[in-house]
Amino acid sequence: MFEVLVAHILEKVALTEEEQTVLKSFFTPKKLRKRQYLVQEADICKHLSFVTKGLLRSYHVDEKGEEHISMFSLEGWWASDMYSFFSGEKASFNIDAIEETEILMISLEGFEEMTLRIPVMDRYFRILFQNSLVTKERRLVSAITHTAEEKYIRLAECNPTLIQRVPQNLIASYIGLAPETLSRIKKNISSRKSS
Amino acid sequence: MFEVLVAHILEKVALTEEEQTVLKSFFTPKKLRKRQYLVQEADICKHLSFVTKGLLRSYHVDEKGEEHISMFSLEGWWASDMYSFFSGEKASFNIDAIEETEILMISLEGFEEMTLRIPVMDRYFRILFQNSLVTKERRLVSAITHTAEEKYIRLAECNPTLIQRVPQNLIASYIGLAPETLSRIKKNISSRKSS
DNA sequence: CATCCTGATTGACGTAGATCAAGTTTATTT
DNA sequence: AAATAAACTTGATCTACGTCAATCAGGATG
Repeated sequence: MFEVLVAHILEKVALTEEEQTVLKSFFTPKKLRKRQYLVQEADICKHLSFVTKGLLRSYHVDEKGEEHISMFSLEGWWASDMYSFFSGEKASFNIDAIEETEILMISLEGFEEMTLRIPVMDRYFRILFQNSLVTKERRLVSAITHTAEEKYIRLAECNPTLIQRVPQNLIASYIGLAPETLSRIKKNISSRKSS
Repeated sequence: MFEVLVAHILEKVALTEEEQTVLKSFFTPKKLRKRQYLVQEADICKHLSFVTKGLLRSYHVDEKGEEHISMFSLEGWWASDMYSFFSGEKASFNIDAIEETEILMISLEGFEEMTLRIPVMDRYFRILFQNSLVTKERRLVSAITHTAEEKYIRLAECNPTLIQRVPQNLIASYIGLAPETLSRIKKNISSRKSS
């Protein structure tokens, strides 16, 4: 489990053997079965979690009770309601497992102590957040400028794994479409291909 | 100029007097007049810029030639095509000045040297990016879940300064609406108020 | 003072995608 | 293997918002 985490961090910054050991000490492993919640809206999100295996979804429920998925976290990604985690306020997202999932969790106190004891971790997270920001920016542009079909095609190109592993209705929710619409879009695409 | 920058950083991390001096040495000031470009699509975005005065917009032009504003940068905010800046690839955003604007610019080499010489700057940017990520996440949720009217109302509540300083058609572009639609929405809102 | 130019408003009309509803297929659970 | 639930498809209809086009108001600019 821990190797996945360490390997992921080593891609961005260097850590001594000792730092690696210290780092690991801040994390606790946890297993989630399918459909199990990691964070529930209105709880406080006490942990930042690194996915070593499986797949999580973060989603928000609007006033009408509709779910809107804001992100998927595959192996090698982090998951958390960042606002809740860093501020200590109530979470506005739910996070649950789409597949059987294994994670490594760190608490806020742990996080803070970790960045003090291993300062390059600030750099690691600076780079991580910086990259996420670029990705999120792209999604925002896509959400506003592209048609439903374009959004789906882009996602399928950039993230083929997701399309394979995630049920179609969740993909629809992720790109902001009604499931029926996505179904029709896929039909169109494939009928166009075969002609 | 520099005081605005230093003050802004000191809100998040501590800097010694010496570090402050070193920090300043990495930045060069620049003035932009109204409508002047800071970054043009297809150029490489060579700088990360901190706005000390004025107002910038970052926008993306789609295949049909439509502009989509992705962010405004007021005093105290940063502006850049982050992807282009950090990767050295061509920019996909344009950035220009809505008002007369003064900025402080740092190059990528400067940025890298700065984080090595003043390691807490990694922490500063970690926190900055972390907060931006939360904000961007919120916008994404809003873009997908809210109606046109809700989007406008939220923006007006969270960011009244923007509404005052930015022409309405640019606000429309920012929330992903046709200018006509925003005009009608405002009319509805005010007619409802007066009834 | 006249003329641009940029931005805002209003109306008529079109369309992408949502919603509702029914039926079918595919997974889980027992 | 039966039972139940979740996921996907298809059709009919509705609506929020976009598009096009004309008009209007207020600053700049000559």
